Amino acid sequence: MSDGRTAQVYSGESLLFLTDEQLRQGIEAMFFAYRGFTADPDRILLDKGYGRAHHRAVHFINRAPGTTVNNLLAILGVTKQSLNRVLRTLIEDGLVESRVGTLDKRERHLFLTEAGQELEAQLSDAQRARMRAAYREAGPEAVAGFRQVLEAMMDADMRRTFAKLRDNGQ
Amino acid sequence: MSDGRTAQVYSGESLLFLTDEQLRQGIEAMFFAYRGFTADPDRILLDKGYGRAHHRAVHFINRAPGTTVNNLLAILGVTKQSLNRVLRTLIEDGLVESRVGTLDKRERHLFLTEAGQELEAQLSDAQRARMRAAYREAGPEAVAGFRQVLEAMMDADMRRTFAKLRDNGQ
DNA sequence: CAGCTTACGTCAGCCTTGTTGACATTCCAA
DNA sequence: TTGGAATGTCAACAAGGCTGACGTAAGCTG
Repeated sequence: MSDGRTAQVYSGESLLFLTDEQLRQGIEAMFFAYRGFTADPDRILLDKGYGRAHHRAVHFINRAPGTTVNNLLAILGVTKQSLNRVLRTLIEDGLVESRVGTLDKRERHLFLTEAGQELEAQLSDAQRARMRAAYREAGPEAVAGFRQVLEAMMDADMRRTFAKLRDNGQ
Repeated sequence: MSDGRTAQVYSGESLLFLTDEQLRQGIEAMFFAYRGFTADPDRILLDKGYGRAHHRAVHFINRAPGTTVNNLLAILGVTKQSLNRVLRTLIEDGLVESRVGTLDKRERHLFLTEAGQELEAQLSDAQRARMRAAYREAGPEAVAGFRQVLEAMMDADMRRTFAKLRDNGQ
């Protein structure tokens, strides 16, 4: 595959020639953009003694309040031991509340406390601010394309998870 | 900022209303897409006993053969100790060659050996295949937008680095 | 009811990859 | 010749992944 330097792709009305060089630029763009994407929350987390793993947990608990540990596990794609370590500190620090399920008492339902919601808002605001600036700079058509390519880059099961969260939110 | 649920943004010809919900969907799309983005190389690296850090080093050495350690440091944004550990194993394993500089003998210039180029090609092929599929699915206009938003998401210094690599390549 | 499965937590240990700090070497340049 | 820059290396540590094993409580099923 690395022998063929270009791939011809028909899409919509126009022919798209994708050279390895163009694809590599896309790859590098993802790499650098992801750094920017995480930079602002990372700074905030650092002086609170948390890491990216805490951010992810807080984000998705906020996104789907009352979610179970198992569900969160599936979304984050890590082991329960990994998640538990993070979750334990968040609960100890009073940012997350874990309630035993009423229907199924084996399950723990996770909620952000007020303090947890505050942290989430702080992280979220920073990340959204960068996102908003990027969206503004690139323009509405670019944003639509951005979303399309990202979704097409996901594995099938991630796409389902993403869609579920999206439809859940609105 | 988290009180205001929408931000009005004028861009080009049309008004773009960016709700927090829309921005959050973009954030989650980045999260899930990045997982997909790294999944294929990660699998290949795993059974060779390497990690993502090795991939990054190999990628950028291939991209700019003869680059110095300091230059690579700037691109990757890690400490020299971190990079050195990775570089050492790659050199020991005969994937990377480190040549003392002729002009400035303090500098080490890094090159991929044949074996290094083979690994790079393998990783690159996998990552490009996913990229190509995503580009094809989303279409050419989407790709342009994708690239624009990603670039707008980078920090200023990353944008310079990215542009330099891009212009270097072509 | 007995027994299997599920959900969750936890302990122990390992790996990668990031960090800081300290120090040696080499070598260019003022 | 001396200071500073580029590089490498040692040590120690932390976050956050992982596996494996085990325990408990609860639900399900024959």
